[in-house]
Amino acid sequence: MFKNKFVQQRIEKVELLKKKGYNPYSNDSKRNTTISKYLKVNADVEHKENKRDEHRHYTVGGRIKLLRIMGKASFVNIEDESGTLQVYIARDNLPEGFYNNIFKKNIEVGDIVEITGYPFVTGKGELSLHASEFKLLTKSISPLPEKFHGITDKEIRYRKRYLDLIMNKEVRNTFKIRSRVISLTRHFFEEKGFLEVETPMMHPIAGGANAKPFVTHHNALGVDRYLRIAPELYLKRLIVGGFEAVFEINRNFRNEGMDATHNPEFTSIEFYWAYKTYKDLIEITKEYFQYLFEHLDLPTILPYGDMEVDFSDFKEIPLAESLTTIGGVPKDIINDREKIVAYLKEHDVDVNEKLNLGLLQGELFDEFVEEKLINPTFITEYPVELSPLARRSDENPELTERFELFIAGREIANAFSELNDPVDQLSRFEGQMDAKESGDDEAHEMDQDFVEALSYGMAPTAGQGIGIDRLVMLLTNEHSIRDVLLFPAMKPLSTEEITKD
RNA sequence: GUCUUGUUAGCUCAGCUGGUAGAGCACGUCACUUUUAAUGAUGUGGCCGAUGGUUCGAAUCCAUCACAGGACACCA
Repeated sequence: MFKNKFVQQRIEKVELLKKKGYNPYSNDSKRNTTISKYLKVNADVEHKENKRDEHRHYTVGGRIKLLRIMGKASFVNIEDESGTLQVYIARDNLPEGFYNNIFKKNIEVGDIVEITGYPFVTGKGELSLHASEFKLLTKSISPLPEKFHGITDKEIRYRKRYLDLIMNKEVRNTFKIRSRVISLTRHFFEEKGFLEVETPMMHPIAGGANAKPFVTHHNALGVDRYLRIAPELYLKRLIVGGFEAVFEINRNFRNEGMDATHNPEFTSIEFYWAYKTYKDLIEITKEYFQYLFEHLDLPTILPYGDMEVDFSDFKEIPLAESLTTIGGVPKDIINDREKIVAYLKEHDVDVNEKLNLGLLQGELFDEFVEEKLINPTFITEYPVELSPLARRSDENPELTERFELFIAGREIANAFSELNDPVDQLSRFEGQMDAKESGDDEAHEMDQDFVEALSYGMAPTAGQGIGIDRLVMLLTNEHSIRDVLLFPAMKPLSTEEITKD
């Protein structure tokens, strides 16, 4: 640690400052304004005589991002969370000896400083601060990355996110938007009368989705626990208990592959709404998007990569219909297992021939339709085999009252009228057990306690999950989930590399 | 998990078919009181991701490993 020669050099400066009786980690900040406020409040200075106002005094703080020393005067650009400010520092405006002995010798890019002075506009027309006091608050002993190119190495950016945030303004902005999205989501549902709840993250049975869980062990109880793959079954127990509108915004954990759209822990909102159906969910989803766009002040047409997504154009189409009209699959094969298998093989798709009709239709959808759904599209009427927790359609019991929302070729939300028939739910779980035995290791787990909860009666309810990470990707035009997660999952470095570091 | 590309100074990157390791920024020293990626001069800085192999000679060719990016597979 701290072997690097540049770090050594800076540590020496710290020692030197201490010897001179100057605290390099001072704790008595007198900051009385932020940079953006300073710039706003003093915008009128350029109309004043000599373009300055020596009667005003401000103390700002921030990190030095650029430093230009020109003999007896210098320009320093400092940055706080709100913005960047240029500061003019002249030898003769500071206490005797400070400029030459402290400032020029011991202050560097990366240091966090505090400066008091008055506003003025430079010859080149930039509103700046004319320093009369200068204080080092925190010495930075590791040098910052290059001032112009910043830091581009993705590995360093993810492993040392703080450096990424220091150097890349757009990154800070992305995470501000993420925070806004979560806050707005919370407000939207609260305003609709939903109650925010917290359900367990450690489950005795990993239920509510098809996914491999992380396993951990509870010592006191002597039992294994699973990090939750979805909160669904607990939220529905709350509906049984009499809460009529609940939501939870939190992490789910899935022990599966990682790629541009999958991180082992990810954030979703799930909400459940009693006395409503999936049709109501379509309406509230449209409203939710409208609310987000309004409050984030986004245009209704957003670029995403080389696509353009029109968020004023929500479409609704049943899955079977989408196979033919969007996927171009011949109409006469979509209800025939053998013909689907043949068709998939014809198109070089590896297919498990044992799959039932519903699952095969799902294959067709994944292969030929999904990526073509650019503008927001609700795909409805999923086969019952694909939806073990969804209510059957009254008109056609082979279908469920369900939709998935696709945007920019990607699934953003999943929703359905909830299955509340306990006997049907039990037999669906049993069906999943069979699927598990015949090799589908991601089939749902049996949850008898949940079935028992349903047996007391759950009001007709509609529920929905929205992937927050993917939603933020969409809104910020980011194409890797790692770019919307502050600390994405990374493999640990070897101990050798860590000690070297 | 498979394929593929990458890993060279604190950072951003050159380094071709093997022949003593380069630039810019940063840092040190000097000059400079309105610059803004300041400028000019000058200097320091490297186990070329790790380990083996081929070769008189390897940053460069080969193999294995580690980590990362991308694609695919898996995955609501």
